[in-house]
Amino acid sequence: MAYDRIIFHIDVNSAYLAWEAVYRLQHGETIDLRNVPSVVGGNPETRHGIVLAKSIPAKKYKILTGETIIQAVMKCPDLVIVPPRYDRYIQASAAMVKILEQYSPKIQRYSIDEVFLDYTNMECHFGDPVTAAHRIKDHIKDELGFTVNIGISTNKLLAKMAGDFEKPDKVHTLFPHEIKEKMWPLPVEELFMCGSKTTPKLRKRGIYTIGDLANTDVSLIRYWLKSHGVMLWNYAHGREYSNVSSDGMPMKGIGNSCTTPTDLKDIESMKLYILSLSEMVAMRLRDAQKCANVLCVSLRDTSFNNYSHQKKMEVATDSTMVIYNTACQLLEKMWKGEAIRHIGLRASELQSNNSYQTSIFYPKLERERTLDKAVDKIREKYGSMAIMRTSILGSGLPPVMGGVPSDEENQFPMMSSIL
DNA sequence: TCTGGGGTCCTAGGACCC
DNA sequence: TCTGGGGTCCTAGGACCC
Repeated sequence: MAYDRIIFHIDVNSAYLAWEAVYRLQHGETIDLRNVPSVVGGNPETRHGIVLAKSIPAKKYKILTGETIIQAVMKCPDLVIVPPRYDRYIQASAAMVKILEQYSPKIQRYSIDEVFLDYTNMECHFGDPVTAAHRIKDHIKDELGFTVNIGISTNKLLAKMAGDFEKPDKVHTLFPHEIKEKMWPLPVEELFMCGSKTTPKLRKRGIYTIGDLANTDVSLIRYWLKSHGVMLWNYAHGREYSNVSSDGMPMKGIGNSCTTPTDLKDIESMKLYILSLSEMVAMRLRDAQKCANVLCVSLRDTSFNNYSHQKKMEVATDSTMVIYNTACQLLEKMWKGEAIRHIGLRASELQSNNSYQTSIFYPKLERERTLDKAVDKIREKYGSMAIMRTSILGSGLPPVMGGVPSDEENQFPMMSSIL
């Protein structure tokens, strides 16, 4: 059958766990984490204790991604727990992308462990789609040591749904003529974008499978679930038309957040976290050559209520101190006195920083800008701990908080076969 | 019992203007 | 004095993804 587009979805099986296993095998470890009950997860003592990825043997104990380490250990007392090392996963992901680029010029990174590849008009090079997918899958396995699932169809939605069929190390198709047979019998919550809030709303109305959804009058769905429902209904019919876009989505916002090891009960300790987060967010903005117009502070209290306050600033900024001061104002306005377990800072409505015209009117800002640049250079050269504000010094907090791997995490040599 | 971090997009209400 | 809509911007919160 001839289709106008052929799309692959490549998905690493148990990504963090597989990458951790491969790294450890290459560095002299004898047991393969993938062959024992194991998880990649955080430390419960610092309240980061959730399962991020699990091995197939761990899955047999009914351990779930996202549940707490404590729950997981109760299900399997011999569970092996390893902490996440994001710097390694970024390298492994990049190595996989490099291989995929040999099979098509049109690829799109969807996440650290998922990639879309447009195989349209590539049959003359690598054969029919199923043959090519097997070749790609085995290429990755032979060269990098981990397995992937590849889903094949005519659009990204169906390719992604196909990739979620039987795992690991499998190739599946979900072409339009296969929707009724392969997709409609699945529970509706397995449809992409049908999450934990929408599923009970559909079930309440007698919609249990993707087929049930597809065969419900779309005007009813629209009435119940608005535009999100209409999108889901279209997905249930396999309709989705976005392109595999190599240049990706433009960055819309930059944010960092932190669950604190102990509850924060006073505004001064919250401001210390805000300072550390401001350093990170502002540094990332400057690195991306962006300025932000909107700043948003978010809090989570000990009952897991989340709330946020945001502010559109008069002038777009990438200055650490402007961001810090604005965030403090937001914090003071919103905090109602309850204990806080999580605090976040996000910058959005980004614009290019190349028209930075405020210096004439704000000479102080220009000095801040020079200082920010100097600090960035020192941190780039000597690491994030090399320079810190006196208020952070002695607080026990890292001077820059968020997704950057710490120097300690970077002390290991690189994965040779992956570079 | 304990519950991460980084994102995108949508909705709804209020303010303000014409 | 009392009454419209429509459009845009801003803010808060929620839903979903990996």
